[in-house]
Amino acid sequence: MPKVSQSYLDSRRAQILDAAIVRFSRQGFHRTTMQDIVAQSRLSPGAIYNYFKSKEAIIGAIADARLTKERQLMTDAQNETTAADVLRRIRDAYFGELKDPKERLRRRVSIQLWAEAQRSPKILKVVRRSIEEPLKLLTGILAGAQRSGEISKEVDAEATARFLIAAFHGLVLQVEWDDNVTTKPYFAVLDSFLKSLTSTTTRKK
Amino acid sequence: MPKVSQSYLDSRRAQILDAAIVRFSRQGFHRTTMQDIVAQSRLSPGAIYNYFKSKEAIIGAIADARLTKERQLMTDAQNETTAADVLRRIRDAYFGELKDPKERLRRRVSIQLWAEAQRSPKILKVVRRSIEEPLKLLTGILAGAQRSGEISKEVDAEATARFLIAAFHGLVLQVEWDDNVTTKPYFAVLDSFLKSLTSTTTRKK
Amino acid sequence: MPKVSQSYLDSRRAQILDAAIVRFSRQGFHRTTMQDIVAQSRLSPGAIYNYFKSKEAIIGAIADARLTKERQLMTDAQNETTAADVLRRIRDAYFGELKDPKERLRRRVSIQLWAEAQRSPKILKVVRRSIEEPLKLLTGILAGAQRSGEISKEVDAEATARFLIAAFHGLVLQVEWDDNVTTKPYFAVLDSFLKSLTSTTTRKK
Amino acid sequence: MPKVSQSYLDSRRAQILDAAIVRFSRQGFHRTTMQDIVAQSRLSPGAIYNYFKSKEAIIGAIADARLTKERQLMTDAQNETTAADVLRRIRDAYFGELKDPKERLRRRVSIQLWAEAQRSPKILKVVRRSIEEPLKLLTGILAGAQRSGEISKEVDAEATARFLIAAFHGLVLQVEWDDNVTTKPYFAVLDSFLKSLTSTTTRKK
DNA sequence: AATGAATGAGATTTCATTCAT
DNA sequence: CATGAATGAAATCTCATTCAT
Repeated sequence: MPKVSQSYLDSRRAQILDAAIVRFSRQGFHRTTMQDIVAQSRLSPGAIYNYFKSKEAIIGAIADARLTKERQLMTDAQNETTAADVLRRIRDAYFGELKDPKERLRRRVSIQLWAEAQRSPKILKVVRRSIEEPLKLLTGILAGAQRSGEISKEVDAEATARFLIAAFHGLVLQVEWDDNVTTKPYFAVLDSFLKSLTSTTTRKK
Repeated sequence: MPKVSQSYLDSRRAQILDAAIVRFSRQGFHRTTMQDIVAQSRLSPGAIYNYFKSKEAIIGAIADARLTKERQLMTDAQNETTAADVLRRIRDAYFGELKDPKERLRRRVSIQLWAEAQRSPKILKVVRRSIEEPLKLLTGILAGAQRSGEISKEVDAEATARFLIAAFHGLVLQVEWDDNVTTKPYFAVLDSFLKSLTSTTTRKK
Repeated sequence: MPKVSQSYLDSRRAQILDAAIVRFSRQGFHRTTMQDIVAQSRLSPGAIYNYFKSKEAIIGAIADARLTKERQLMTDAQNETTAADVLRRIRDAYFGELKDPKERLRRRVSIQLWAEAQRSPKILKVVRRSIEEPLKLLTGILAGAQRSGEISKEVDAEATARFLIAAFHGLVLQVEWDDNVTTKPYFAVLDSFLKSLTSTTTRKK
Repeated sequence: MPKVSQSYLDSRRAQILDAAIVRFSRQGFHRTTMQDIVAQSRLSPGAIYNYFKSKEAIIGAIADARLTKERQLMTDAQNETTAADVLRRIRDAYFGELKDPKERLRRRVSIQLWAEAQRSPKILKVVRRSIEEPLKLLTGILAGAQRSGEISKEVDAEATARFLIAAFHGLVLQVEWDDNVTTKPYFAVLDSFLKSLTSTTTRKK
């Protein structure tokens, strides 16, 4: 095949990444062989290596794609007006997708990435960004809400943001481990936590 | 065939597990070769296979040890009298250790286990228990506190317990990714969340 | 299907061979990939396969070109009148070029060909000819010189011819391995060897 | 198999190198696969990699062994008293072996090494030494012979040594390419060349 | 004639595990 | 019980070559 369009190349690339996500989510990075990805993508080994220089690079590309997607999510959320709306929007964006099958696959791969970050500086960097950027955004939102009086000035904005993100990451694990876990009740707890941040409730004295 | 004491056997076993944890935490399960464990433990391949029938079995034993340890922690915590004390005790047990170097290694391995659970039913079982048991305990404590009036009846005990555990798991990740993350502020947020559960504050109306 | 001039085709062919020589001399035949030749020649894989049916064929064509060139050299030398002049002419033709950068590349490729001859009958044939033809020529010259009394009758013309060629091939290696090797002193030794062939000096008794 | 003797290890190592030489001499370095060496040595891939960390390392070890052997040859030759005897001894050592089948294999591999030196600095270093050391020795012998009056003071000792080595390397090629080439006549030419170096014959005036 | 993405056999190397000593 | 050399299946990646455009 001669010179082809960029969109053709892009779709091939996506084809490989999709295949890799399917297998990675099932078998993990290291139990997934390149042959598995070859079979899943219905391409040849050589074709795959035209797009990614190594298996590691495929993992890296998946990590990058996650980060890009989450960034978009964050950017979208910022269009909301009140802090409460922004928070709700982010919450829905993340939580809402937890049941989407394709998203489930990606979440599974994310957990793999958390593990992989321990031995790959490249992945660690991406994983770090994927927390630092939302953290900064959330902290900013909370700080803004404090300035506008929506939530108590006594709240530690950054620690609270960390807490929210942690609660989300932890939920990802629970959903992963137990199909019966539903988000609704969890959701309510989160809401009441957020409500507790309002000016009167959290005042220390 | 020499006959040696049980304590000798136990110490050899521990020696292997310690070596494995060191390497697993550094390189991950799959990048750690049996030779790495051999070198780290200063034993021979044959010796290791006398104690564990496979690499998988070593990983399993580490997972089991984690579970056992956390069970002990839970049991200990239950000796406290008030729900608040129990919660504080659990919180301290978990959080307090996050800075201990040896515990850090184990936490890193735990993250690996989360990933590994995706492809190993055996590990999945252990990982599930490691959440179900604390979940049951915490739920029980919260429910008890509701009965005694310590916290609001409107609180969903199980969802709240899940939330607490999720927040902890998420913190493990954050500490892992960023050395500068300290537990104290996080700790305060958790405290205020717990406080918000008391009868007056969370009452819906 | 476009029809182009023969000179266009020839120049493309030469472009490929030049590119191949550059890479082969640097990386050896087997470490040079067709992609390397593609990159060096600024053509495409398909284009190259229009001119040569395989990588092996490119190597073969290079070997052929060497042989053709050396034949020309030999033919040219034969125009000289005395045996001494013919020898001097051959000597200069070979030695003189040892410092020419492009010729250096070709010499390097020649050494590769010596190795390649061991496993390729095709190359072996070319390499053999590249020694048999000069050998025959030199032997003839020496025999002629014996008949004309220029050199001693006791000299074994063929063995001496072999010796001269061997000394040349060996010098190619030395120049290749050590940039500081100069031809002048070597040259003098060769001269005195040739002089020793004259009637009086080599007479056995 | 547990701890074994050093001689056992040495013989395994030799077994691998012997197998490699057989295949390398037949197929060349790059057409010889590790599987070929595995089959020839009747060992397993893993076993071979216990002794050599890569195919490259096997090639390197063969080069090293050649160098060591030639050093020994040189050292042995130096025990002779007169320069003529030393030269004769070296000549016989090298030439005499050209017909030995095992030595033939090694010579073939040497030619491969000449080619390989072009892309492997490691091999280049060994190949360089394999010429520098004999060169130094021969130059010394010739210089000594000049001091003792055995050969003419006008001779350029180093250039002559180079010439002798070149003539030998070139002969290796010729023997390789043509089974009918015998050393005896070549030998005689060499002798007469050496004789021509004696005081009277080469004196310029 | 040229392009260059795709092919897929095959190469090197790894590594969990075994078992003779 | 310990040793450590050996095993060999399997993994990643390469690269000469093809062929649709």
